[in-house]
Parts: sequence; C-alpha cells; structure tokens
Amino acid sequence: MYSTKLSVSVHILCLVSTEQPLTSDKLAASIGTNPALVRRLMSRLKDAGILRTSPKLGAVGLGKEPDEISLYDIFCAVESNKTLFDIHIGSNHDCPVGACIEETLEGVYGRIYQNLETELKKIKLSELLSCFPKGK
Amino acid sequence: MYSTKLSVSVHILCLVSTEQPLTSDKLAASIGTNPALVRRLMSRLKDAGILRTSPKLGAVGLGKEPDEISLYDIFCAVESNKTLFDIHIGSNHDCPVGACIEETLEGVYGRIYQNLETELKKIKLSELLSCFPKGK
DNA sequence: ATCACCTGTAACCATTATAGTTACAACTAA
DNA sequence: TTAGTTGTAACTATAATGGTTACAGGTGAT
Repeated sequence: MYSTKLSVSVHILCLVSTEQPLTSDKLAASIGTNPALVRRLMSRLKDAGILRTSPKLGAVGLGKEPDEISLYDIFCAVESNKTLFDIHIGSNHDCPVGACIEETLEGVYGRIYQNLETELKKIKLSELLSCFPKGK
Repeated sequence: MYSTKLSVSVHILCLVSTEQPLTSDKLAASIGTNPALVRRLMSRLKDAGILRTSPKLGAVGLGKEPDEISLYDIFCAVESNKTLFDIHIGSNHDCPVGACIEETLEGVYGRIYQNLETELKKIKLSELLSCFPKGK
C-alpha cells in the first residue's frame, strides 16, 4: 500500500484552489497533521510545477489549471517509490524458475503499473474539486 | 508499494507446478529466503484452495489448474491489506474540504482499485509458467 | 533598509510493517 | 510406530512512514 502522501497532497491542492494564500500552519490544521510535513510536500509539489509558494506568504496558488493536474502528476511529485509490487531478491539462479522469475515478474508488473498510470492520468484535480462547496 | 508476498507466492506456485512434492526447505532454497516464511505463505495458499499441502510430504500440487489461478487469487490469498492508497485521518470537519476529502478520495481510489483488480484477474499462472523451461 | 514571518530542510524519535529466526505441538505417510 | 514436515507462535532486526524540533535563508510589507 502506498503512503498517505498522495492523499495529503490532494488535500493541500484542493484547499489552495479555494483560498490563497495559505500557510503550512493553516493547511496542517485542516489536514490534521503537522506543518513540517505539509511543507515537505509543498516543496515537492512546487518543484513539480503544480503549486506556487512564497516565503512569508505560503502557498499562493496552483501552478497549473485544475484540469491540467492529474493524480498521476501529484503521485509522481510526492511518491518516491514508483513500484507497485516488490520482487524478492536472492533467488537461486541454478533453478529454472529462480533464474527467470525476476524478469518474468518485472514484465507482468510493468504492464499492471502502466495500467495504473493510465488510470491516474485520467483523474484531474478539477474532478475532485467539484466534490466540495466553493469548488473553483 | 505492496510487499514481496505476491512475488514469493508466484515463485512457490511455479516451482510446485514443475515438481512435487516440494518441502518448504527446498522451496526456500530456490527462493532465497527461510522455510518458515515459505510455510506461512503455503498455509495461506492452501486455505485459498490454490495449493495442496501435506505434513510429511510438503507441497503436493496445485489446488486448481494453472489457467484457473489468477494473480488476483494469489494476491487475495496472501496480502492482507487490500487498499492501494492510504488516506490520512484526522481531517478537520469544520473545513469544507476536510469534511469531504475522505469520502471523495475513497470514491476515486475505489475506482482505481477496481481497475487493478481487473488487471490482476486477467493474468493467470499458466501465462507465467510458459516463461520457464519445463512449463506444464 | 529593516524586520517579522514563513519556507525549505535537516536531524531525530516513535510507530508500524516486513522479513528473518527459532521453537515446538500436531499430524501423517511409510 | 516413528521420522519428518506442516502450521503457528514468539521474538528480533530492519526499513519506511509520520511526527517533532530546530534553524538558516529568503521575502513581502513597512
């Protein structure tokens, strides 16, 4: 299972799209976490061009239009691990199965991940914003 | 990211389909892990009807035909956590976004998980077996 | 130009999950 | 009957997540 980074990031971006500027303190209060964690994610989102931030003001707006930001963009910005299923290492290569299991699984998992990627790209921040009052 | 449980389970099932009986010791040697871990997975797979085991002999065969066993079956048998993305708890419900973020994300994540489920069901053990020599 | 304020980031701790290890009761094929 | 294996519990080590504190550096406002 992936961490809450994607969920918290979505929360940040939804809030920012309804009100600016927002400091990490205010964001953390709505999210129910601590400001440092929020700033870590803000920093990643800023690097990805999804969020605009400023010292002294905080988050001052989105970096793109909400229909130009997909869950995949957010996921890539904040989640370091891009693998879906972990593969065990140390298989015995003298065994027919052990010799090929790794590349076999990589192939299959790769297809599954591609599919996940496609699904994440389909979902835009704008779709999520429509679930809240005052949605932009 | 999900654990190696699925990968190791696939490894077990591929080996068992090419040779029986196989003890947890022999399986562990090919996989590169320890026998107790293998037995834990064997036990889950047995409960799911995917693997047949016996005291004194070990794994004595698959519980179904390889084209009747999907990655989803294996995944469900051994992976306890069926969630893909974790959702943060403790959002402030006095905030418009905080009040709805959880159910909004659950809805979206649910759709993505359904898709993953469908993909996993498409891939059968028989497909993986064809990657190895002596594939049944 | 100054300054109050926030970001960005590092360091550290607590908690949880995974995986490794040891041990042993229960069962079964021979 | 018995030797050998499963099934499972208990414990440890390790890694990742999330929480917390601290502070250097930058910036908008006056």
